[in-house]
Amino acid sequence: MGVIRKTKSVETLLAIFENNKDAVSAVQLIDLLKEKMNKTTIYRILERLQNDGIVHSFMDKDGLKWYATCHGCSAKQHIDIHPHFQCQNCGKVDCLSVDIKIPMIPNRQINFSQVLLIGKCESCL
Amino acid sequence: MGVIRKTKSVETLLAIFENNKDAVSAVQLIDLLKEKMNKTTIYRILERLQNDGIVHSFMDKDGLKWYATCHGCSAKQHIDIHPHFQCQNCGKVDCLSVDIKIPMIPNRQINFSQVLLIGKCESCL
DNA sequence: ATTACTTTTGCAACCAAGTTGCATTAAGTA
DNA sequence: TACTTAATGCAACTTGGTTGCAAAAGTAAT
Repeated sequence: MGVIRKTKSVETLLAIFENNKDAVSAVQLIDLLKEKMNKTTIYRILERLQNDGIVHSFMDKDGLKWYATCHGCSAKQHIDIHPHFQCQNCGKVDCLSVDIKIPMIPNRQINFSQVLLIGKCESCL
Repeated sequence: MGVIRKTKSVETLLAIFENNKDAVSAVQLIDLLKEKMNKTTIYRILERLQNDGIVHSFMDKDGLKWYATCHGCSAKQHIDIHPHFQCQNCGKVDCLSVDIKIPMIPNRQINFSQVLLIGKCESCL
């Protein structure tokens, strides 16, 4: 497990997550930062941030990867599990701070869950 | 909206879904049927079956597309919404017949949801 | 059956997201 | 300053899925 060095690229990405309550997709980041860093670098930094409990990732309705800031997570474990919402009109995704009850499933061990609610956001209604 | 013709390829796919309670991924189908039909054909038939309410599709934890038989759906609407379970060890996915309560979210219109529970299946425990 | 019409299929080429290998560069440390 | 190791850029690659188009196969009427 490599140590995370505070490189310019890492700072740049951290700044984006700090100023952003919504989730951000890898594709958006690659486009946003295409002048500043390579897409490989972006993917690799995101992976490190995730391993360190700083961000979490999830898949959207189209199978694209999104990232958002974690709250209360660490390298040891991700405890900040919550549903995400995606607007089927504009594609925007955000984290929802509601609690979803995951039922017990017989004969299976549930470790975590991905809940994606799909609909229309406020500005697309 | 084209009529679905009962071609050999369609029959083959329908037979697979009939004999299969679990979900099947597009990749699995392509591999399974690689001697019998083209992958383009598989994707197109799956799309038609979905439009007709015969199967439903969803994304797994890695962003791959999975399909499973619908119950009580039609071309008009998909009412068979339920969570799915994926084993993080063997990758198998199945449909769960439990009801998950989706909370009201202020200022948003929720149209449907994708719930994926991730853990270990019976044979991988 | 034959014809005419429309859907379906195969193929090849393509696209986009994400990954890998490797040489180079930049952090952290003594 | 020099050393060690992590981080980066680049190009090439992998993979899941899509598109355009000509050829083949369903379907229904004659």
